Formats: sequence, C-alpha cells, structure tokens
Amino acid sequence: MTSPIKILLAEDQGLLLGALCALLDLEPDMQVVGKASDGKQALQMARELRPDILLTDIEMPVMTGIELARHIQQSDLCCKVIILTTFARSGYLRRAMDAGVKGYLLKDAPSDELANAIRRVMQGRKMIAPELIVDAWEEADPLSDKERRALKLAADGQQTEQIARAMHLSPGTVRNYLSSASSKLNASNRIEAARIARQKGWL
Amino acid sequence: MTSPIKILLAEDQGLLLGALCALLDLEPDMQVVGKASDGKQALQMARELRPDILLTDIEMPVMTGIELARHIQQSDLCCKVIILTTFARSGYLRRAMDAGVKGYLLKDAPSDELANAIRRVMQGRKMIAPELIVDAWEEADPLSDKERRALKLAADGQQTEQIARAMHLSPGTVRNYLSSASSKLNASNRIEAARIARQKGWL
DNA sequence: ACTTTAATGTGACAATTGTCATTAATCGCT
DNA sequence: AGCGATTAATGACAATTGTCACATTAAAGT
Repeated sequence: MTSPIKILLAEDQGLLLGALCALLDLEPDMQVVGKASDGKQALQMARELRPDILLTDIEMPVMTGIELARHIQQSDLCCKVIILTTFARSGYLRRAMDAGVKGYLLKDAPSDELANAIRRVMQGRKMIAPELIVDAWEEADPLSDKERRALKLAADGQQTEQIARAMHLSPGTVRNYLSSASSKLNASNRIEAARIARQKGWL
Repeated sequence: MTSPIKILLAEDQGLLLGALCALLDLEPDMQVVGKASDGKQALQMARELRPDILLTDIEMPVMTGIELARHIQQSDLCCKVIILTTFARSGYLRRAMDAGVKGYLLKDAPSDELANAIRRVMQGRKMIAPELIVDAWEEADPLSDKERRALKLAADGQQTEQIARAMHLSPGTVRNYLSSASSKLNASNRIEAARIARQKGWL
C-alpha cells in the first residue's frame, strides 16, 4: 500500500467540519491534513499543503465552493475537488461540473459512502449523487443577469421602487425584467418566480 | 469514574449523523448507543435504549426535534434533550425551552465544544448557544395562527384568491390577515412580512 | 338576557404590480 | 454609414394588493 490520501476539508459549519475530520481520520488509508472554514482560506491551504483531495461545501462566506473549484482548476495544483452540499439543485451541479469538480455529493447521503466515494475519485472516476444524475440533463438557466438580480431583491420583499434604485434602473425597466423572468419560469408573479428559480439553483 | 454517558443521536442529514457519531465515540466517557434519522424513530429508540442524552436536530421529517422534546418531557424517561440546529432563531429557542430542553447549540460552533457541552448538561446545567442568549429576551411571536398560515402560503407565491381557497376564507379576509401581519411586523408588503417572520423563527 | 369579544366578511379607494406595444440609445460588425 | 442586437425607458391599461372603516355572526362572560 502507498501513502495515505491527503485530504483538505472546507466547511463553514464548525460542527460538521470537526465531525467530518473525525470520521475520515478513522479510515486507515486517509489523512485529513487541513481544515478551512471559508473558500479563501481553503485555497491558500491547498497551495501550501498540496492535498490529493479537497472536500468542500458550496455555500461558504468570502468565497463559495464553486469559485474555489474554479481557482483550483486554473492553478497548477493537481488536487481533485469534491463538492459536498445540502442542495440537490441542478443549477449548482452544472456550474460545479463547469468548474471541473470530480465529485458532487449530498450531505443527506449516509456517512459510510463518503470514504468510498473519495477512493473512487482518487482512482480517476467521477462521483455524482444519484439524485442529481436525472436532473442534470434538465433545462439550463434561462434568466439573464439583470433578471436574476431583480428577482433576488424582490424575493427579499423590496418593492419596484427600491429595486430600481439599487440597480440604477427605472422602475418601469425593473417591472419589465421581473415580468419577463416570471414568464420564462411560468410563474404568475415575482414571488413565485423567485421560489422556482431558487429551487432550481438559479438564484 | 462511572459508566459512560449514553447518547442517542437524531439527525436527518445522513452525513452529519455518521460524522457526529464518529466524533463523540472518540470521547472516552461517551458512547453513542443509537442513531435515528427522524423524530418518531428517535422517540421509539429513546424508550428502548434509555439514553442519558438525546442530541437532536430541529428540522426533521415526520416529527420535529421540538415535538420530540415535548414527548420526552411528558414521558417517564429521564433523558436530557439537547437541540442542535443551524438556525439562530429566537422563536425556536423559546419553543424549545417550553418543551423542556436542557441545551440548545448551533451547528456553527466549533466541534470540540460539543463534548464539553454534553458533560455540562449531564451535571445538571443548561447550555444555550451564546449567540442566542441576547435574543432570548426579544419580543414574542405577535402573529395569530391564521396570519401565520396565510403568510406561509403567500411566501410560496400563491395569490390572494388561492390562499383564500386553501384556508376556506374569503379573499377579503385573507387580505385583512396579511395586512395586519404586515403591520405587526412593520413590513410594507406580504413578502417582506414573510421574510421577517421567517427570520425570527415565527413561520 | 345583555354586553363583550373574537373571527369573518364587505365595499371602497389608493398603491403597487403585471403586461405589452413602442421608442430611444448604444454597441459591435460589415 | 448602415444593420441588427442588446439594453433601457415610457405609457397605457388591467389585475392584484394594501388599507381602512364598517357590518355580521357566533361564542363567552357576567
């Protein structure tokens, strides 16, 4: 047997970070070499520690897991990124694959599968949570950037006037954007549109 | 030293459940005697296994952690319940205290604090996440039941007409409820009202 | 029996939102 | 310069929402 698989963890939820570390350290062929609680920190540690695997959450402060994966991909590090997230959203998966990740797992999965997934990825395979494989061939995000931004603000309860100020647009234009977003998503108002978009991971 | 602290875990996120188990089993004075992935299952296991501590999430399928705590309290089990949740919402904490829980911790906390918190609770202390202690003396939930229900549906993007049908009320009445909810929460529309209510844990 | 109180409904009006057709300005491209 | 595409704005109108004053009804006290 060769040297153990060196793993770097990135997860902002302190408890899960520590617990994952305990879990993986139980595996004789793995070794957690570092723990980061945001994306930026993880990137820096990856450069120093040269892990084989970077296991990261998506939603983290400072830098998201997706951005992190993109940076790793563009660097000279030969570190395989595995995403570990709560959200079974097809939009996230698509963006993650574009960023070159090797695995996309859900926190819902039983914990004993994790170590195996890591080993498979080390062998060069890709591991995608089964719940998502079907979804993956779903529609692409139809929203424009402006539509997305307006929808986000609307979902917070801001009204047209305020959204317009925030986006440096006229109220009329904002209503146009929200209207077109709604029609693209087959929603009957901005709130429903936001809900749908969020559920698909487009928001 | 006496026998180890017997712990039952309830958590629907499979990965965290397994990882927590690994983490706690590292402590020499603790022993995880059971793992449940929903509230109902946890209640049944608590009756069979008689753990000293029940460590549970709030948001679980079938039965929430709060309901679970209430059942335990009303039973003859002398099992101390500790809530472990992502959400720093004062409403949740209040309801949890009413249900007689002995601890309320956040998943954000560093993992090494968990074992200590459990030991403290075993000694009869109460452990509340510091972020929440300030919040705890905040305002009580001002919403009526109908207001809450209407707000929930509105937050989904349903419009007055549909909400009215769902609640067997006239559209006018629904608008009245939403209006009064908004004014109670100092919101300027139903969406903002829903956002505020959700943030406080009232929804 | 006679208030009181809470829950529900109505109607009216203003404000906000949704929809659409049309126009204007800007940019890249040939 | 001229063409299409993109982005932003306008105006008009209908629909939905927010607000409030005011019935109506049915318990719940006293």
